[in-house]
Amino acid sequence: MITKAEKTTAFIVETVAPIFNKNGYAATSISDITKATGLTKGAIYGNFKNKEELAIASFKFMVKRLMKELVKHMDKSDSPIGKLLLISDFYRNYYLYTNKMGGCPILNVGVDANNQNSLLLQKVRMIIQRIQDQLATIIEDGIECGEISTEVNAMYTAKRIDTMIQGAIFMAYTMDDDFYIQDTMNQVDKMIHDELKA
Amino acid sequence: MITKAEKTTAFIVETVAPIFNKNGYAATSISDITKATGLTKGAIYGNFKNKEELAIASFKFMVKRLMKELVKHMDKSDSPIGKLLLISDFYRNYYLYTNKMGGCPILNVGVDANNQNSLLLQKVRMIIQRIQDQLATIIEDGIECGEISTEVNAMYTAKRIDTMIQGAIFMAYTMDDDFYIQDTMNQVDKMIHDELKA
DNA sequence: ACAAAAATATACCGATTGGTATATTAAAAA
DNA sequence: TTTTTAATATACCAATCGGTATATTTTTGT
Repeated sequence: MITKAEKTTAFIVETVAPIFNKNGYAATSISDITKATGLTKGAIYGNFKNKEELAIASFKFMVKRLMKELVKHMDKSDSPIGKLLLISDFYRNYYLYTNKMGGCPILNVGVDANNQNSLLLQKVRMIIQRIQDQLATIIEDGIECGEISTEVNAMYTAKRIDTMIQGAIFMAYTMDDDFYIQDTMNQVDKMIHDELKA
Repeated sequence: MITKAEKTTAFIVETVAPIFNKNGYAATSISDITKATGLTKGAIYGNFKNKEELAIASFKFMVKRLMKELVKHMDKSDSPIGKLLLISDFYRNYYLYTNKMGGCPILNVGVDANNQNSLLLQKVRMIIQRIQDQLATIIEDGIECGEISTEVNAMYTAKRIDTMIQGAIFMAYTMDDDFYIQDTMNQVDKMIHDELKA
């Protein structure tokens, strides 16, 4: 059964997540939260222990939505090379897509939480690790089925692709120019064709 | 003649710059500033109009120091290809070097100021633009003197290198792992040798 | 419909926020 | 050395901060 509080909790998180993502932890106040939700402090603190817990829930919510979308997109192909190309394809719409939710949560929280909020930083690291592990697994699958060269180091390649993507996202947002993402995705595709393919 | 205020202004900036860089604008309070400098509000507001102006001065100070170091390093070679390789070489020590000053100011302020502090954001954009312009100029010099292939698009290549570097810095700091920078610089060097050289 | 329980609103807390007016001290000019 | 000016310290401001105790309302099980 869905209790009232569970619905309220979900409502708060999805309302507040873009605000935390856009403004950062310190620059988001409880009054920002009550204003956006139309609720009072009582409702907020009745459903969350404190500001940090709400920020963590917000981050998790954003990432879950993004990852779900990415996985859905990747499922359009069965082959490892196809999946890799679908990942870069996903990020071609990333700027437009994440702009609505206040930017890239991994970039924003990664920088915001550094030397500041250790719990949030921990969560970001886990997410990045998971993304890279999944990427590496796809590459390993590709090697196993003969699509990708046996010379390729799966984990190194996964980290390289992830690093390029994050760089592109940072540049796109800071310079407000989607070109960085489009060009980087072209580079990633080229890398897949020229360096990965067996 | 150096007035007392000018010395104090310089002292405040160099003391406070790492704090702003590490914690971000919103998470740095005036009391953090008075505590770190040992001065009072009177001294701070006597030398700076407000918090924002001090943050901007701090950012400029950090960037100037970094750029000076980079240029000094680049001057060790006269040839464009040599200079490009010295840039990647500079970033090999970047993590160790910038850790002492609270991280990479371009990354930190770029993310922190987005949708938050328009004046700071403007400054970051100018710096990134300048870096890319200088990079492009070196590449153009290389094309002119026959060191670099005429097929190369200077501005695109400059943006690509800059994007890769920023991605590496983000990953290194968020994951607390210098590997990302070392590996990316190897990739940049490979790119210079394989794709740029005439 | 009613009582018990859960969820939300209200009112308040001390601490801290960025910023300013004024008093005091230190430096520079006479 | 004295006067003038520049620079710093002190005391204060209203507003806001995150958080809590309690009152009120709303939902739930009977």
